[in-house]
Amino acid sequence: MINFEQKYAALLAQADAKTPAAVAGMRLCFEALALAAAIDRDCADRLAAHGLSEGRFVLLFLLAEAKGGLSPHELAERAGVTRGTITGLLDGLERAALARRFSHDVDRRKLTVQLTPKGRALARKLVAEHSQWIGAVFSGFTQSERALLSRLLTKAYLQTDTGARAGKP
Amino acid sequence: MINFEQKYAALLAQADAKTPAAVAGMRLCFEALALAAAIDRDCADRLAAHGLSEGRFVLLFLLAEAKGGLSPHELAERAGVTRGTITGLLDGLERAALARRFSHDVDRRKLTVQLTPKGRALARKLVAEHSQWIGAVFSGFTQSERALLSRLLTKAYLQTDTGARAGKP
DNA sequence: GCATTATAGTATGGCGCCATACAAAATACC
DNA sequence: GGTATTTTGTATGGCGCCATACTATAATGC
Repeated sequence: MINFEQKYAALLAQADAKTPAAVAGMRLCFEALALAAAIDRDCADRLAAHGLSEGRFVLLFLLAEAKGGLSPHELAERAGVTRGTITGLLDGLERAALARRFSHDVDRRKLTVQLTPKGRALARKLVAEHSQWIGAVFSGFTQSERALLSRLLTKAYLQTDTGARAGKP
Repeated sequence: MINFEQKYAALLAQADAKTPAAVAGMRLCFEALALAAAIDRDCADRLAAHGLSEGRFVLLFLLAEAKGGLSPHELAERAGVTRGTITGLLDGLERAALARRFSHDVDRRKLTVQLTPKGRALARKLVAEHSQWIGAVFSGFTQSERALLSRLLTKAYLQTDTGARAGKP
């Protein structure tokens, strides 16, 4: 059903010859990756139409809900990304006149980042649009299908090293 | 069960207030993304232990199964990546002495890339290891769970723009 | 046969991410 | 009060990816 990228198809063919026991799991794995890649890509395409990347959208959204503004290091924490990455994303948002950095007058190391009116307007518009669309991918699912899929995804997630680590740190 | 990254949690909270109908779908979406991210990350970690990235591993693997060597543009096609990207990946593989470029003597535009003995040995080792491990993520699943998950993933995939496009181009 | 077009590989610059290292400023410690 | 440590933001350089533009070479058309 899902057309795998050639690299995955090739890896599967190879595995089929050498490790047939693993093939069923590999197929599932690639299907999950294909779904995530499709979601990411759709996401990026939609944001690109507004001149935004995913990283910048996350900042826009985080800033929109924090009324007093946020510092770069708070943004890094909430976006799950390093402070260094934030610097670059903020540069982009400032270039696009969606946000501005203000220097903090009590602690002179700190900055406060706030959206411009333009940024606020865009955030309002996009957050709703985006949530709507993300939710729509699973709109054709029944309640029990959703519960089932969630259970299976979680079960697989906990099998990964990353998932197991996150489970009990 | 799955601990969402903060950015996703924040987006969910916001949506919960404004677009409650979309929340169930969003949750599922983020769960799928979390699983894929965990798989990717595990993958990257394992390859990094051998000084490889995912992109380089794909080339290693493609070269290992094509005995006569491949040209950069064939590699690009099979890896699902542009020729420009291949140039960089090959530079890395050559630096690590895993592959070499040979000039084609009939068509002087062309190159032929081949693995070194070191590259061949590493490929042999890693392909098996990797397939094994990827398959293991779903090893705790019964046959019917696998079929069910596959069906649900495919159903969601076809709802995405990317998936729908790939379905019938 | 020579001009046009297509193909192959690369260079360049952008994005988002990371790790590392740094300067400035604030805080902690004695 | 003055040194040591921590915190903050940024710079730098690497990775993998893309799009675009360029050079060399081949193939095609007339």
